[in-house]
Amino acid sequence: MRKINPHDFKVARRGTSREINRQIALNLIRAHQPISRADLARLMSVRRGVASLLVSELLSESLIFEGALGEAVGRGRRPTFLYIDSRQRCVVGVDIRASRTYILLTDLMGKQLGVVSSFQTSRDIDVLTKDLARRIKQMLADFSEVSACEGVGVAVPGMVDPALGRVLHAPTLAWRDVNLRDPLAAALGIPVHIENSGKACALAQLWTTRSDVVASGNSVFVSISDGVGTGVVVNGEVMRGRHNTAGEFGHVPLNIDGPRCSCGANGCWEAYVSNLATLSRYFGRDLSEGRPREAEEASFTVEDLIARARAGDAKALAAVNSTARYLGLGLASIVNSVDPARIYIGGEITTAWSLIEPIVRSALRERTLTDFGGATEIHIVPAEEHPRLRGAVALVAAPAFAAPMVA
Amino acid sequence: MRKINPHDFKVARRGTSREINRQIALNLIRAHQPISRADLARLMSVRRGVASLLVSELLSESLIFEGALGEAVGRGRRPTFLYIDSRQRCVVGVDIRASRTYILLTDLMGKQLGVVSSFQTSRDIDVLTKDLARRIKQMLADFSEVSACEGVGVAVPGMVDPALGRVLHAPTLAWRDVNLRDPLAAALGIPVHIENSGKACALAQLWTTRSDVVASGNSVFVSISDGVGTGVVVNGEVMRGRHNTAGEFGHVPLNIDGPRCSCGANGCWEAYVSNLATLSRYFGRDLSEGRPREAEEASFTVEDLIARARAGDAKALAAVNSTARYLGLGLASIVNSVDPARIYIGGEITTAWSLIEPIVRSALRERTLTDFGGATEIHIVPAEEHPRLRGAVALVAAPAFAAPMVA
DNA sequence: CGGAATTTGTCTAAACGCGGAACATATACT
DNA sequence: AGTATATGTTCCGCGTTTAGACAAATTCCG
Repeated sequence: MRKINPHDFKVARRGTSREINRQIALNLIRAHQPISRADLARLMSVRRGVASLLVSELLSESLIFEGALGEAVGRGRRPTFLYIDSRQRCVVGVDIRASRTYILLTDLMGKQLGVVSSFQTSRDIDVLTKDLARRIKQMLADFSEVSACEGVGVAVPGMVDPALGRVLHAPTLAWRDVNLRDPLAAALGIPVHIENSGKACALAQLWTTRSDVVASGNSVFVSISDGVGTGVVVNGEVMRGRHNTAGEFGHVPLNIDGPRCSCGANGCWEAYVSNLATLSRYFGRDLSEGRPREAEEASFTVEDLIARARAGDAKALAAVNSTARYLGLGLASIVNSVDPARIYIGGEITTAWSLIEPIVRSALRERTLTDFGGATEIHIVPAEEHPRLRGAVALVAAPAFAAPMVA
Repeated sequence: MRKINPHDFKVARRGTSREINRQIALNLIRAHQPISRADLARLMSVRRGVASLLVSELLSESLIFEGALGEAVGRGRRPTFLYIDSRQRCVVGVDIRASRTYILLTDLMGKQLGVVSSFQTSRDIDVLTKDLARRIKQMLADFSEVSACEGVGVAVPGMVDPALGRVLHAPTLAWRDVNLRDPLAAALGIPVHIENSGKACALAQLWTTRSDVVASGNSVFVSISDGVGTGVVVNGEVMRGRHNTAGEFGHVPLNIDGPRCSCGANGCWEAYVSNLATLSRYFGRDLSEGRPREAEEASFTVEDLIARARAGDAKALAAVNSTARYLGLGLASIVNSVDPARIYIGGEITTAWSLIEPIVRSALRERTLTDFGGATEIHIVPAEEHPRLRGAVALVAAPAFAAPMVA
């Protein structure tokens, strides 16, 4: 039951019905491909004639294409199968991180086309824009088989206003109110979409999942690395909030008198479960930035820690288990406030999932209000799936499939 | 940008455009009444003919009525003003609380018609249903001028599945999986809608606010009394979650090692800011249920405490200020995760708002990530406005104005 | 091998609603 | 009294869904 905003609404025009049904058809083809016009009509409960007209419109825009004839199940004419046309259309995904920036070329459906390439991130926005433009052009030239690039999606670790194309604040990059989209778009001649990395990851999961329970309910993506990034999906839409800062569960406290967090407050979830927090726990002292580290500490990663924990290092195991417990306790806040159908977790710590799952689960149950809250589905997203890059790609691909704004 | 759920969608039919525009017209009349057909057409950017047809449909269903002719601004024919028809249609709101149950009769727009009546809440669901049915019938009989009662809305302190009409769990009433709706509806012969009280309050604020910044963004209602009830509105819709438990910010922790909460966990926000927590702080010992209290303690309320604080009792002031600080710290979690355009706060503690506002504000700023997050609008809802009862009423009135499900 | 049955995809006519313009009505200004 | 202007109604054109008929393609069966 949604309220119509009397200050910002969309009246239904003559073509609105068509627009709605066109998008439904497109999404059904996407979800069920290969599919015939007749099956599409059955799924939509419309006559075959309507489905045929919708399909011909989609064909003329080459959003879909007609493939080979399918096998008839019983007797009767064989159906012509329809597919989403992801041939020759490509998308570039960019993942800007504090240290390195990653680039990936995919087709419209997010299928990886090349290898992930990366280079060092320049904190100077002009230099970075030039670097990006040059490398993206090169990448597109290398893949001459793809003719048109639909756009570039950029995931940024920080606050982003996608409508304005500006990075409002990215602490790790020391950016404040920077226009990243327009210069890059101008340099490339291709549309550019930017978004906060947590929200982008949530978007990618939303558009790639086939689970209908996730599609109808809420879901949350939690990315745990240097910081904790989160994205929340409510009613099939990424939650933005008034200032594009919704979903920052990383800074919900576990203990307001707890350790100092990078955000300036104390005891944020991030201050307990970030990679640095886990390592600090292992080394027994605060490793936060600015403080001098010993050589061993500087190159030692969470993966190394997990390896030691698996090898039987009791101190390493204790540090990991401690993080696991705090992880579960923080997830409980997400469950109690959002009640998602599924939580996605990404980040280095997830490579230890088989070790930590029971601890996370029991900590989660400890603080959730209901039994089914404690049983909330948790889905690990391995680094190999490149969730941030896929999220960046989804920024470009998703709008073509989105529901039209109505009422 | 919303994703279409390929397993649950609504195809646009021949009448869908009309349905959409009808609801838009109805909402515009509601928001701008009195309004003429010509102005309505201008607001909707459609021709007057279309607006006229929509209006005549609404008139035939007597959702609106034609009032007196307005004054012409310049020259030309005088417009006929249209109004929402809230005459002769009434709604009953019911607020079930642990100790007492309150009933209110309003018109369709939520205007109070009678006085708020109340009686002791029976924990026996059958007895309570009978009590409610009898008193509601009596109340309707007393107001013979209203002919038709559109429905009864019931706000319940606990988990509710509105679709099934069941109370899944209400700890303070010791109810578990109870069907409250159907027996009451059967006894009254009127449709009954039930909902969690926090969500109902959020709904009421959504439907009564005229602020367009609230209408377009998220908003949160926080009700602080024995417990902390919350309701979250995202994109003009109350956030439900997978199991109807979304929005329970009362059990997000301030300190996981903090005081025991009624939910079984430690250090929930509720355990810091509920009335009992505030009083416990004043008396210097835990007053949670089950423990014996002294006579003075048992009858002493938060209002009394606030009165003493205002009168200069330093100990009372310290207790109130302490609650204020925790209140602000907890609100920060809401701001960081939901980024609402406005937060509504109800409950006894708000009678001290002039005292505590600076403390709440500074605590909020302490933990919010951005300056504008710390400046989030806070709106006090006084008890005289009966937010829970208005929420119950909104359950009945809102569906008639809601956007049609499309795509 | 040929006709019946069945399925797919296209086409046509009807129903319905928006888009645009003309028309009647009502009021104020000159 | 006549003109200008605004409101509300009516009529027709056009796009879209709805319903049904029809051609094409394929299998089944006599």
